[in-house]
Amino acid sequence: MSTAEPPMRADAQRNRAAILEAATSALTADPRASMVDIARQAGVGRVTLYGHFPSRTELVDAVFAHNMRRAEAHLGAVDLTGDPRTALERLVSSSWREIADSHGVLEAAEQELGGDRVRAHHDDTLHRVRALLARGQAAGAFRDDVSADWLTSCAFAVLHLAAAEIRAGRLTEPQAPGVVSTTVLAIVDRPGR
Amino acid sequence: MSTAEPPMRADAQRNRAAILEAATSALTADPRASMVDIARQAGVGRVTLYGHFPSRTELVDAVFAHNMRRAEAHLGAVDLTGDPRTALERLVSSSWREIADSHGVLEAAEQELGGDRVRAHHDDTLHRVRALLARGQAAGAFRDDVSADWLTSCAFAVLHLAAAEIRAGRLTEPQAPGVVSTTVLAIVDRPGR
DNA sequence: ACTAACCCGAACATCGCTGTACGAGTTAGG
DNA sequence: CCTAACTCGTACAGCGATGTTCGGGTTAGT
Repeated sequence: MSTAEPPMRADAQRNRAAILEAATSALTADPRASMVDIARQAGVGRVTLYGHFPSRTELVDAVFAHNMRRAEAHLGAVDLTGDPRTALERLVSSSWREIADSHGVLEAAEQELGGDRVRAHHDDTLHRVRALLARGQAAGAFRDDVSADWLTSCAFAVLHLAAAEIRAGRLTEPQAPGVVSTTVLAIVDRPGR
Repeated sequence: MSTAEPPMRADAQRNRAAILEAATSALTADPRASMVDIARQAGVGRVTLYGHFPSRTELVDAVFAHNMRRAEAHLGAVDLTGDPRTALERLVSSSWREIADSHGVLEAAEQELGGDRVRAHHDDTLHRVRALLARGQAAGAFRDDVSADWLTSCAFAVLHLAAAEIRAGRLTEPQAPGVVSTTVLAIVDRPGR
């Protein structure tokens, strides 16, 4: 069943990587960046671009998947055991920046692939956070009068909000981590006492 | 300096209103709705549409402004005096639905007009909420280790998040108000005790 | 009843983007 | 060194959107 593909030539691999990289940066700057923009920024002909990715949709999909794998690898290294509160704090402080930067690619993916496909790629990362929050609920550290799913969504929303505020100049880079983790903890913390 | 415009004819006024209405609903359904879509939905010729609004940008601007005035009128009727917590609860419960519905128009406006212009239209509503939160901070009811601006942004973000979750089918209409107000209060509440 | 304001469909001119086709040049790798 | 893989620019076809123009038909208001 293996599709028996002959290995890509070295320059082709390099170009493919350059495209992925350039697309990431172009879409980050402007989620509606066109194929022309991306090709130019990758230092590659438009035709070559289409040679690697037959349509814009497939390009965006590949870029998004690529970035999610990278984030996944980074996030996977964070220790989530022990006290749920401090674990959550570790997670937030070591990932907020990366998630914030991914905003442009995420938006492009939502436009081009639709929310469901995005959700599918997001799944692993989402589950990791959700599991931590659910564990905190079970341990009595986090509030359980709302669902773990809702808490998860809120946490991500706060991260993205912080990113937007920084882009708009209403929040500075240095103060962001503090504000974000304060807010996230406020959301998940059990109220009584 | 008055531009001395002769009053519009009655049918022109009706059409203008119909366009504003149709555009609101079209953009709510799909923020990228085209002029053709909007004209059709308004039961009006494309040319007539351009007669009233010379460009898509001006249309979106007018629609957005129109909706903000409507929301403003509604929001302005809410009593924000007394205990800040219950005042905030009143505000949230009487406005969350309206704000949630405005999502499509808001997104269209952001695409077409840019964040700054959007901000300008938003200003009054934003300030009303911000004033309440600042008052709560001064009274010692709300946390003041983060800025009132940040709290304001968070509150709106939670409302929009809830709307998105409903659209995605991960939250039901009936449970939304409770979850939203719980979360907003959790964010603004003073932590100590 | 008359006139100016308004509406309408159809056609036209651009623009930007996507995707494909061709032909010739360059490079990796055995 | 030789071939297959890869790249490049250019050109073309198609789509969908935005605005504009024109000429004839309706309708409001005095």
